[in-house]
Amino acid sequence: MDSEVKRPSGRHHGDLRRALEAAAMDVVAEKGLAGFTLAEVSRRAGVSVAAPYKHFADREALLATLVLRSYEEQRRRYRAAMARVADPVEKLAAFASAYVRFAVDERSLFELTFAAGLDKRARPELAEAGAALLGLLEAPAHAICGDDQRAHRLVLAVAACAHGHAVFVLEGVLDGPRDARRQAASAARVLANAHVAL
Amino acid sequence: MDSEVKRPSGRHHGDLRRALEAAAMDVVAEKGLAGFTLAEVSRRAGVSVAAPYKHFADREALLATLVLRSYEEQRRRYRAAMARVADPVEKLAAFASAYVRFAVDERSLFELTFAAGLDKRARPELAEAGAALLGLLEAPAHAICGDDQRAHRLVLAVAACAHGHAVFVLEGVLDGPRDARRQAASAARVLANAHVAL
DNA sequence: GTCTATATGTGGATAGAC
DNA sequence: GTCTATCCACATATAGAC
Repeated sequence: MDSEVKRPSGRHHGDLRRALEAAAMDVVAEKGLAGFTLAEVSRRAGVSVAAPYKHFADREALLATLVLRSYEEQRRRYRAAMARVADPVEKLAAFASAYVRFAVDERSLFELTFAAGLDKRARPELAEAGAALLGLLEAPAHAICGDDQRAHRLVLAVAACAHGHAVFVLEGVLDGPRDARRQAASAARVLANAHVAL
Repeated sequence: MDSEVKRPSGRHHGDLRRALEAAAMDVVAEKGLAGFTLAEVSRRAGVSVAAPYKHFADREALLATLVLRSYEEQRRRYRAAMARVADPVEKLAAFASAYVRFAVDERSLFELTFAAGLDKRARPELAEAGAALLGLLEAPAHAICGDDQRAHRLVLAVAACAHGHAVFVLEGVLDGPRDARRQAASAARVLANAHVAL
């Protein structure tokens, strides 16, 4: 609590690593991916530009943990949204709706996931976190389809469709966030009900 | 033809503007949006860094014309793909397939459209070009739906779904480009056939 | 662990010569 | 219309002091 008062020599308190992550999140949220620089993050955290290098190998390393945080947060939200309904088809629809909502509410965090340009083969933890998102859809899809391969196709179709709707809202192609969520959910239901044709 | 030989004083021939656009396309194709700088483009075109400013107000102005070119090229391709089939539902499916194909074949040009971060309200010609793409889908959608509002919802759903599939291939979530195209087309057919539920 | 200072690189943009 | 020269801002990253 009083860690801000005393400055032994260096200026920071116990957990600069976390403070940097938080500052980085703020920067990305405010200025987007392009505005994310270690220099800016350092300024926000109130430390010198050299300090981060004791906690992260380089700019990319910090960026990668941000992406991971975004995946975790998304998973948490989609999981919660899906838990509110019982029917498998409605779970998929709830996912689609929540997906669009996240994109709108946490735009930069959402874009980070796709635009960060990190090599996922070189960072298996990211690939895994991404796969975990789709994993949420497997159970309902399987309940709908029965067949494994068909279920997987349904998962991908629903997720892709949700993603498209999310991007279109952000681009201004789709009008209101509210309508966009409804339409994404409708599309998910349609795909689920016609899974045989996928 | 011999314009490269004589150098009156300045180094370039008749149409530096076009040469800059072409060079910029190459840069974006090779190094993506992040690699697009006026300095690099100038190097490619073989002129000094000051030269482009006689033809484009600034970096953004050149970028905007690239985005416009991307839209035009996309429109050309989708139009051609749709023209090859007669059935309205199949036209939508052909669009979805061509959309994914473009994303894969011309990745940087595709990403440019969405990631350039240009304000479309400030650049109406871009908004118009984007709308023209969706415009390709209006006629088939109307043939399927009859009702205007429903047709528009179908257009958006098909386009969003195609976009999602395109992004997922680029991300490596969907496996092969070939399967991805097929699945995008299938999803489009499903949405079209169930337009009543959208 | 954090700082200060610095090396190095890069890009955007303009002024003025030709 | 193009060049050369230059300014300015800014970022990444490291070395060495404390």
